[in-house]
Amino acid sequence: MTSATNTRRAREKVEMRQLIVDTAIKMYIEEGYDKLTLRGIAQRIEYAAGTLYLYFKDKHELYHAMHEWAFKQLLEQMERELTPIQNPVDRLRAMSEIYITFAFKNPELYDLMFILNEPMCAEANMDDWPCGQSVYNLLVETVQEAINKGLFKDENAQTLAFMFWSSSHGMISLYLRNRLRMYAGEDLKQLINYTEDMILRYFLARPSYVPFAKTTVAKKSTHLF
Amino acid sequence: MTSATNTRRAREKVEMRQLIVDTAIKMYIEEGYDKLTLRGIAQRIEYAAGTLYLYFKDKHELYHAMHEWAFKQLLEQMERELTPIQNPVDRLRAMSEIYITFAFKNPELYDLMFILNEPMCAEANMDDWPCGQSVYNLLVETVQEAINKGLFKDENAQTLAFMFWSSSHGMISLYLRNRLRMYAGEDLKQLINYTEDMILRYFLARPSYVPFAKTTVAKKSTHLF
DNA sequence: GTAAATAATGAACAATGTTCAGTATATTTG
DNA sequence: CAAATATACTGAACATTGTTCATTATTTAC
Repeated sequence: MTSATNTRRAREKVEMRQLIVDTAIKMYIEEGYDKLTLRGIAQRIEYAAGTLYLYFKDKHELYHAMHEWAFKQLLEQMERELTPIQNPVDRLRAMSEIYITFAFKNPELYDLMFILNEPMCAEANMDDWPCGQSVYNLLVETVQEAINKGLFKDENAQTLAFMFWSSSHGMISLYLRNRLRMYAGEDLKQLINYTEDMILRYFLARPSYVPFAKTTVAKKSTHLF
Repeated sequence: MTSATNTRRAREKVEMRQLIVDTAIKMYIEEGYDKLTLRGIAQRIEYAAGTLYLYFKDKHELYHAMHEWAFKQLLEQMERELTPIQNPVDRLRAMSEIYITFAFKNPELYDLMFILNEPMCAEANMDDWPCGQSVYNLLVETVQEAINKGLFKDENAQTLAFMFWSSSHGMISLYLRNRLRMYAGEDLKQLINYTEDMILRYFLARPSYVPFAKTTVAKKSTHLF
């Protein structure tokens, strides 16, 4: 076998894999989780369903690839929009805003990245999401920079990153999974942004940064749920 | 038809429903989400699979009943353990501790209550989980009491409740869905408890209450993921 | 041009949720 | 008690799903 053919074959394999992932993502967003079937994907790209198994071990592996694809989108957007921002606290706030907006604009992708079990099924997959890692590293590094510059109280960067991330995620995921019906009247995105600010402000060495308007829940509202 | 038979029939219907839910919960905990099948449940109670449809419209409705059952457990535990605690801030901290411990001890039930889509599928089901509502009310009332007694900064009770709840949920659900592998070395339950304290302390009128030991992430640990 | 290697097929399998005509059981009625 | 009626339950069937694999088509190498 010629080496030239080999490299072409490898490239074609990658392209075909990408075609499958792209198609799967498209259908996943359009039709939703329940309607995403291997037969459907195969039909859309005019292949037999069995062919997908030449490129993915099983449906979980496809989900894992979609998962990585989604993280790539978020990572690229963050790198694009965050690089110009010098002040680490401002950058942190912008990260938070991007994260939250991304979740509200792409709820299915957010689900894929942070909630669904499928992409994390195989033990091997659990520790292999480089783009996700990069996003996380971006967060930790920004926090670390803020600490180094004395803008935050001296805390451990990873611990702080954990708090920022998980608080955002908690609000978003409860909302996406329909557990916040009692806040139906609220502008939840606003409330989430406000909460994020509050947590961020808590860690500031001097409470200077107050970028977001506060959202209040109407005090008279009695019938929750 | 006699009225006496009617009431017995109604009772038997409820009992049968309960038997199905109990069995489903048992199998769900033992075998996990993926392995919970209607045929499996039916076989275990020695009925035909179709019989389940005489008691539940579909599998989603069964999930919704299981969901409510799980909330009943949490609610009962909370009512049992919280009633004796007078100080609303102490009670709030205890609530948080119960919530977190419950999640770590019953990860499948937590999933059912706060993450799975199934119990929330029908529009009607979304606003119908009384035990869940009671747990939520317990939280809001406790926060309100703390505010009334001047123990918290003056904030809206529902907004505060939202923050406490969602921050806990964020940490727990990221962990349960395998998104925190980079914190593998950490005692996550401890870290979650610490974070909860931090948030609670933030809202205290005077920072008096410091019940939990702080967990720090080893600063040298470099390879996240 | 033929043989070997690779890619793709499509039929088949087992398992799932769900439906429904038919059967058994329980209850009421005459 | 016996017939008629209402209720409870069955079990076979259906459509879909992920997955496998022997077979076929296509591409590459000699």
